[in-house]
Amino acid sequence: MSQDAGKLHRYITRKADWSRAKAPGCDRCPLRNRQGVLTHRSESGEITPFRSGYRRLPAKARLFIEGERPEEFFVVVTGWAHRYKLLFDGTRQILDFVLPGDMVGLPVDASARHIDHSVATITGVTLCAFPAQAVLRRLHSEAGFASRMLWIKASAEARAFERMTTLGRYNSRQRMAHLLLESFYRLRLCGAVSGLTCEFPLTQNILADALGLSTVHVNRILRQFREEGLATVADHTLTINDLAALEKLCDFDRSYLCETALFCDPFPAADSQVANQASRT
Amino acid sequence: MSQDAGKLHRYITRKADWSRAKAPGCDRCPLRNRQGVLTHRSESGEITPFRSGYRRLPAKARLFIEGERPEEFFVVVTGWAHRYKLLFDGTRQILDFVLPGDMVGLPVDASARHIDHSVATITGVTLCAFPAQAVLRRLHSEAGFASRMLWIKASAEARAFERMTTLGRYNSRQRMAHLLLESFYRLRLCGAVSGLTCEFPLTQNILADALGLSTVHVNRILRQFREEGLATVADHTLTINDLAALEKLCDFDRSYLCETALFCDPFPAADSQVANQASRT
DNA sequence: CGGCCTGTTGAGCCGATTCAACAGCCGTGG
DNA sequence: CCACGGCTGTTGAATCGGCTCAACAGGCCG
Repeated sequence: MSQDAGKLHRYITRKADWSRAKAPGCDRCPLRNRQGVLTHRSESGEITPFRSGYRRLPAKARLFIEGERPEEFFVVVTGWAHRYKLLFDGTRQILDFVLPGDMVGLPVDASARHIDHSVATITGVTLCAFPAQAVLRRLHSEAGFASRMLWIKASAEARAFERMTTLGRYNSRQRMAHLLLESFYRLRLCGAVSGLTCEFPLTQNILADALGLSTVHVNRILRQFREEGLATVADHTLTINDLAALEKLCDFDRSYLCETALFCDPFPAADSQVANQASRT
Repeated sequence: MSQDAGKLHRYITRKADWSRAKAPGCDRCPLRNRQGVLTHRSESGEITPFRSGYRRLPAKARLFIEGERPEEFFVVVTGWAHRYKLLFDGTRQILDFVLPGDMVGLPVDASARHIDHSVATITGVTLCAFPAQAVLRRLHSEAGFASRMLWIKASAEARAFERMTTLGRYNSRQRMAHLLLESFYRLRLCGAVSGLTCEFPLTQNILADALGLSTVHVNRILRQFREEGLATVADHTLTINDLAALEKLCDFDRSYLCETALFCDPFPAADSQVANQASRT
């Protein structure tokens, strides 16, 4: 909606210049060896790359604004982004973090074709782009493609339910523990974790807006965690100091993260395996 | 998971007896004339009803428990249910309310085939049942079916994002206003609203668990709303007394509810219309 | 009849907020 | 080049929204 464009997106400080970058072949995609990846092979027999190329965005740049009708659909190849909503008083609620392998730009419904939340980068980001119309068309013509997207959505919904639960019923320490663990395990699926340490570009302000807390309180909780030897967030790095204690604190069960799905095209053979696995039952 | 079965589902007081009921033909389905309904026609040419029949459940009966692998997939025809998670300390977070036309029982992922949350009835419920395996199989063979399910999931995700936002950033009055309005507009799509009044079977305890509040506080807010002439919840009935004021209170924008989708089979002709509309771009 | 669920109201408390001040860092512009 | 403003992180003090505990009334069901 156009009125949303008037909303103050104070967190976006850079212009999106959408610089184009040369994309490697899908067989050399950095995401290819990622655990949990589901790949896509065209059922209609095309070999021509479906994608329209790579895009590069700087940190704190706009990807989509709530109500927009995206022209392109993206898979994040490197970097962090976040989905969020801005309220009328300017506060922000972060809905989800977008990590390598996640997709952005699928509309809420096929006819209106707008998205219901905004997306902006946190770090610099490399994207694999696909024409939105071709994606929509393929959704309605290829069952394997549509059902894979369905499972991706279902796993995103599971994450949303988990977050809703922590927002509604957990205290601030439990919420923080849950978010740190979720991020850590998701990054591990990306192969971006070494031991119990990983890159962690989230500021305390961002953490606060994801957890429904104030920045000041996030600061105090992180200090507590540091002093108690639970976890350390400093210098854009997260270190889990006591995994068992953190998991116990928030009753963490990572089974809801089992499925991470990636959309990548074309990959011969992978598709039929997935289909077989599903219908074998 | 089996350990979840041990969790105390204190809110379930009735045994599920799953009494079977005679189902009318889909052409006489009470949901048929509902606004926003998307219907399903088999692409493989079968005319035999896909569904396995009607089921009836009493109030406060279990539908699914977190971790279970459903044998059947349901569309609610009449009555209210709720999706929820139980925490280790026995508290409950309600994730969503299930109204006529909504579906339950789709697993989080195709291979594990378990669902990530529990579902229980609130009122007595009539369900239209489908064999789970047939649904999964059809998802992987019919693009129209899979993509329709995708849009249903996408609209459910939009509702989840909206709820996350209110849980994270709204105060108790705004959350209550938002939930009342969302329920009201969803019921209106079901045709279950007359004027500014509708059936509303949610107890204060249920409202509290949906909004992340205490029952005591819900009581006080409802009293405030009554005294201020905003809305009245009493005798299982919701009356919106001042729609504009309520919407202003929580900055309500119902555009995220535009899409309500129903799965019903077989309905000749309806399917191709949907497909055309989508690919017309 | 008694027990349980639902709704209701009061009193006191605590977790998290708001407001405020300050230090370090970085990019920008004079 | 340095000065400045803005962002990030940090800490203290005061406030308040919503919670817990507690008590009680009405209705329904066994």
